[in-house]
Amino acid sequence: MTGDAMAAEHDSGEAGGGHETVDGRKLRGQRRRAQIIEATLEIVRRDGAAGVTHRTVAKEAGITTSLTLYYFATLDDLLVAALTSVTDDYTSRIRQLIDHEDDPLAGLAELIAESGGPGRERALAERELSTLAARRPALRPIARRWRDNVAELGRTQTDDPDTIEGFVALSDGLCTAILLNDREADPGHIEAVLSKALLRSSE
Amino acid sequence: MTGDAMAAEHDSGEAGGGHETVDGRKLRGQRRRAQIIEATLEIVRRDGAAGVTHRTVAKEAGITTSLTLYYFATLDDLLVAALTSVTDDYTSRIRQLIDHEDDPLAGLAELIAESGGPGRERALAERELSTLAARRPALRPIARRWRDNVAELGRTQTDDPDTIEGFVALSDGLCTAILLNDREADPGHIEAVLSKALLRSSE
DNA sequence: GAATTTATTGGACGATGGTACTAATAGTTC
DNA sequence: GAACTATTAGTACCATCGTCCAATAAATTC
Repeated sequence: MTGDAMAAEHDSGEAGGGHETVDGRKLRGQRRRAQIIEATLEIVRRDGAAGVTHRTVAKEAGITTSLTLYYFATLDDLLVAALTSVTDDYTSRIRQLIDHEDDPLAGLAELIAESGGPGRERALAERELSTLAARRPALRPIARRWRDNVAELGRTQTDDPDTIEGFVALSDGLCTAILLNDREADPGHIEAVLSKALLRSSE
Repeated sequence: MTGDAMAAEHDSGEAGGGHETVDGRKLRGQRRRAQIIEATLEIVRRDGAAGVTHRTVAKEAGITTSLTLYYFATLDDLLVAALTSVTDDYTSRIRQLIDHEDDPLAGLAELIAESGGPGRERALAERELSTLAARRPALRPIARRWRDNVAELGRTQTDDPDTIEGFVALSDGLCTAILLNDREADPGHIEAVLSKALLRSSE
């Protein structure tokens, strides 16, 4: 078990092995952090946030329990880090849609539709973590980042604030709807509903 | 502590004491169930679903732990019952809007806006329980009932299926947005956003 | 290559959890 | 009031959890 972890730790080539000792050390630490966060997310995906304990995370990562504690003093820190990570991930994808895509709306629709298929567990994890955020004011800004980015994506289509607000809420709500449905979601249909919501701005 | 529970158990007048012995017994059981569910919800409201244990529920209800186990063999049963109860509650309020209100849309907007104020904890509890449902297919129909009723409310305003779908998702998303915001929600504004979403049907 | 810092380990402690078990207490039926 | 069932109460068992601690290994510095 630990063998796998060590292998994973060492196989990704370390760029340069010269005199950047300090950076090298820091990097290792950062990698461990990332590894632990990833293990945490895997558990959230599989069993939900309730399944996250120091022990389960450690087991998932193939390290000892004390080590997770070494990097994240409390379980809370770990969950916060995980929420932040997953949010960063998602927002960067949306950011990419805004900056590098001809039709960001279609891209968003696809992203949303994924919640019904391959991205289901990830979407569940996000929802769970954002629910966590709803209870802790300190976390809300992080959770809101997703919404802010969706809003910015919406702003490429219209300027009306109310429409934008509705657009974000709609995107979020569609995601929830998909999670509560058993069938897969049709990206085309999602896009249709989304763009319909934007039509109002042209009135 | 148990004294309070006993008092609460006995003070609500028991209608008829004649020969309906069996019914009387059943009724008491039902009342206990309801009491335990209510205690559960109180904990979900206050501390989140993670805070629900046989012991905390029993303490909240002022009864012994074994009793909660007597009525709900497993914690899961308890959470399921709580989810069902809270959903029934909410749907019945929406039902009332549809059947007895001149302006159901305004009523819904008010209901949604409550999530930012006095109904915040209740809304949090609902979200938490519905998140639970997303992970258990068996629970999804229960969680979907709210959506079905909102859809029916929407159907009093338009017939377009896509618009209805968007309307439900929007209602849900607005609720989430309010939960992630720190400020209170303005019912009038919510209603405006909602009715804007319905405008499309008249195109 | 010794000293120092950082990373990692294994194990322990006290607290809490789910659940089972048993005895007592109503309440009902005959 | 005896026999029986439904209900309540107390408690005990075992697993797990968060967290701590002392010791070790590895890396880094001088």
